[in-house]
Amino acid sequence: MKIGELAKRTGCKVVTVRYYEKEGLLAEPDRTQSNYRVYGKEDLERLEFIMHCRGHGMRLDAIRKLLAFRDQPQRDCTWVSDLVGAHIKNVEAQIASLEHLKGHLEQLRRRCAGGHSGERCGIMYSLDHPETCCAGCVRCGAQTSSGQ
Amino acid sequence: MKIGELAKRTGCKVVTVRYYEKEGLLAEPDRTQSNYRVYGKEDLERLEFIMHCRGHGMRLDAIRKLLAFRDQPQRDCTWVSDLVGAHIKNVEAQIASLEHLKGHLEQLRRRCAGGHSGERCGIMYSLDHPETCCAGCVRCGAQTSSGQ
DNA sequence: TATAGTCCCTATAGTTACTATAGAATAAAG
DNA sequence: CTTTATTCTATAGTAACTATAGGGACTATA
Repeated sequence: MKIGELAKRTGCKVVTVRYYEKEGLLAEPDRTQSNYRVYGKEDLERLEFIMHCRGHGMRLDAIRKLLAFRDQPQRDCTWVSDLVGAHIKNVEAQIASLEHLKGHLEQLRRRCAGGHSGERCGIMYSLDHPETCCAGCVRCGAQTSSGQ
Repeated sequence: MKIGELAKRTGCKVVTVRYYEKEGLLAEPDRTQSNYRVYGKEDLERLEFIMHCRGHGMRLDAIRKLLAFRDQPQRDCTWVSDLVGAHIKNVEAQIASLEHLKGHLEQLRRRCAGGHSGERCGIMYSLDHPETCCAGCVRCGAQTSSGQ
């Protein structure tokens, strides 16, 4: 199959397939006479594996390691479990950070629903005076920043 | 004050201050004879405003607009409230996505605690066979990807 | 057979919000 | 006076793509 079909079947974009090839996640495939990439079942499954990992929010360098392990699976798999565990911790930290952030944002929104000039906008006032907002927050003392 | 003190007082890095200047969030300050940047109270407050917004996970282009509004606050502030509201929605979506992801990752981790070869690793098997994992998930049918 | 539309190719630059590096000048401390 | 810290500019790197430019190849229709 050609790159367009591979892409459609995996839900990956064509440009992304080529990007993964450049990054060494996919091998360089055979080409037709007219220099078109040609893929087989193996490639399809490998890309599905990659997409599945990406769907789990894994980074390309982690996926690279998993692919290497997939190619040489006789080794001990303990690190795989560790990798997933570390990733879960990471995700949990992100969630906690975003929850915290959400609390602040809701507090902020409550300060003004719009409808008047900037001088009287409670949101603008609050943004301009962190002490009325974040300074009173224990968590913010240590680390305010988060998501995005 | 010079850039180092400004940075220390706001919790911003020196390089980031210069970056914000290049991005037009901070005005180009006066310079000493030896070409060092010199900042005043206004600059400090402006950078605090920026840091506070960043602490709320806002993007620089949103902060740019807020700063423009801060400089011309006679306009109607309704869009400020809208911006915060949209941002909250955004954060909520991120949280939902990460929660979902976390569920999958925990399911995945349960499939193997390590200690054997890759051929028998339940995690590797699951990653290789999305139908044993994500295909059965309603949410994943529409959109698996998320976080990071 | 001409042409219009779709697919494919390469190479390069842009995205976000910084971070890191190199090389040089100035200032502060001992 | 020397060492160390701070500042300066300019450029490149980060993650994972996305967009653009400019061109070749295949298919269907007129």
